[in-house]
Amino acid sequence: MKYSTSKENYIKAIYHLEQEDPVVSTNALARQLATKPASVTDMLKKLNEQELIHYEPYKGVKLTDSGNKLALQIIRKHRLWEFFLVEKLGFGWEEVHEIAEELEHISSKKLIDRLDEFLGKPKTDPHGDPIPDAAGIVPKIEKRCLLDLPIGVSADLISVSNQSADMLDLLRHHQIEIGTRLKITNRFRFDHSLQITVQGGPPVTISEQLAAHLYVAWAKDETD
Amino acid sequence: MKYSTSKENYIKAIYHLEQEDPVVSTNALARQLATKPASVTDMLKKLNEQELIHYEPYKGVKLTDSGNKLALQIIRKHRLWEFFLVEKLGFGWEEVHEIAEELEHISSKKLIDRLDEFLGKPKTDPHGDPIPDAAGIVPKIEKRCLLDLPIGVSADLISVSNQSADMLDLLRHHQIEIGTRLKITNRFRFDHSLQITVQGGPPVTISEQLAAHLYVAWAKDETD
DNA sequence: ATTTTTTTTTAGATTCGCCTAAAATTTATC
DNA sequence: GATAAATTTTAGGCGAATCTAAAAAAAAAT
Ligand SMILES: [Mn+2]
Ligand SMILES: [Mn+2]
Ligand SMILES: [Mn+2]
Ligand SMILES: [Mn+2]
Repeated sequence: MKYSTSKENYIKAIYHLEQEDPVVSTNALARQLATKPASVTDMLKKLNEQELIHYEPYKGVKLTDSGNKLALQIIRKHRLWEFFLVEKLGFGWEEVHEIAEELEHISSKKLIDRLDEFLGKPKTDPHGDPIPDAAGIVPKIEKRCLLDLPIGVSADLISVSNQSADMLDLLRHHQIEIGTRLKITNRFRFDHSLQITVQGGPPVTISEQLAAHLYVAWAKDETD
Repeated sequence: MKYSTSKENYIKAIYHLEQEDPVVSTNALARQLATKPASVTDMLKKLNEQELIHYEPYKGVKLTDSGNKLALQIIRKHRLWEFFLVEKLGFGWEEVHEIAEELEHISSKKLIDRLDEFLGKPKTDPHGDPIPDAAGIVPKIEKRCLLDLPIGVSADLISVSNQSADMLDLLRHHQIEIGTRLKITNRFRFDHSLQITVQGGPPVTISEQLAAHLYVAWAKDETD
């Protein structure tokens, strides 16, 4: 059960795309992996051979159970390494994705379980995404998009669904990070922008695009 | 300046073989890398193109300055990761080589410098081998083979030149590890075996083969 | 100085992951 | 329902890294 870096990247990409749409298209994969559709088709045939995916020409692709298991192992490694890089080595959360993209392919199972232990078995990575455990179980994290937060209700930032340097730069400008308490004080119909308070500070305005990538947790009956 | 894992493994192997013999043969490389001489010749041509080595057909191979620099960077990564695995994750020193063989190819320079910092800038890896610094300077470690230690002189084990599980198993059986104090109490002409004391304990006998792989440090004038 | 042996290189193939260009199929539009 | 557009697959090829078998060169032995 040892797969190439390339195959592992395909499996992980299919896993992520399945979250949006349960059947993944060749083009979507090509876009995600920055490769060409023809190359994707080639690879899908091989992954199908190895029973990591269900694939029929023109019909799109789905992970098999073993494909899913593999995807979760890779994601576990990715997120644990990201946590290590931020918590132990002091990297910024926008720098770690690229490095973890390499580290996630280190094969030793023992390594990753020891690392997990060393890090104190964290539940989420620096971007707030859940870390699957050794058995591949993903901790369920209750979160809703900031866009859906009612006015006047306080909530904590749990995760961000975009990790580009530009996006994280903007967050840093607003002094928002994972764990920061947010409250919507006003909504503007025209552009759907939001006025919010950050950590109880003065109100600031953020765009709908930004808010769409912020996920928060709040108790439903909690008023403040 | 980004090279494939395979090329990096060749460069590192050439570096190590150069320590024995300044001009490295195709066969020696094939043996070291567990590959075929024909494959080595192919690769030597490419490394020569990229000016990592000096290579002329039938004349053997040597690293260029940039090849040497690259080798030291890879060795630095390898040994820092080994240190991390033993000191932070609690691996045994016989388990780490294989994992480090993968980790040494992770490309981020910033990662390795942060790791170095995090580990407290160690001077040697778990096998006692020196760790090159960020500039590629290898700390000089004074050591001599245990075979050359005079009878009755105490010395500390500094490094081992063989890291096979079998060898480390034997060392563990004798309760010898890096830092252990050894003293030769007798030499036997017949098979060149040695009688030694370990950490001042009762005398035990070790073979010439084992002793040849043990390197110790002792002050020349130190009698005990 | 030949001959034999060993080492090294060349020739030709294979697998992997990728590409472009063209063909096939599906989906959308009139 | 025919036609146009988009998606997907096939065909053919390429570079990297490997291999086996054969040829060439160097080293060792007689
Ligand atoms: Mn990756
Ligand atoms: Mn992440
Ligand atoms: Mn390696
Ligand atoms: Mn080592």
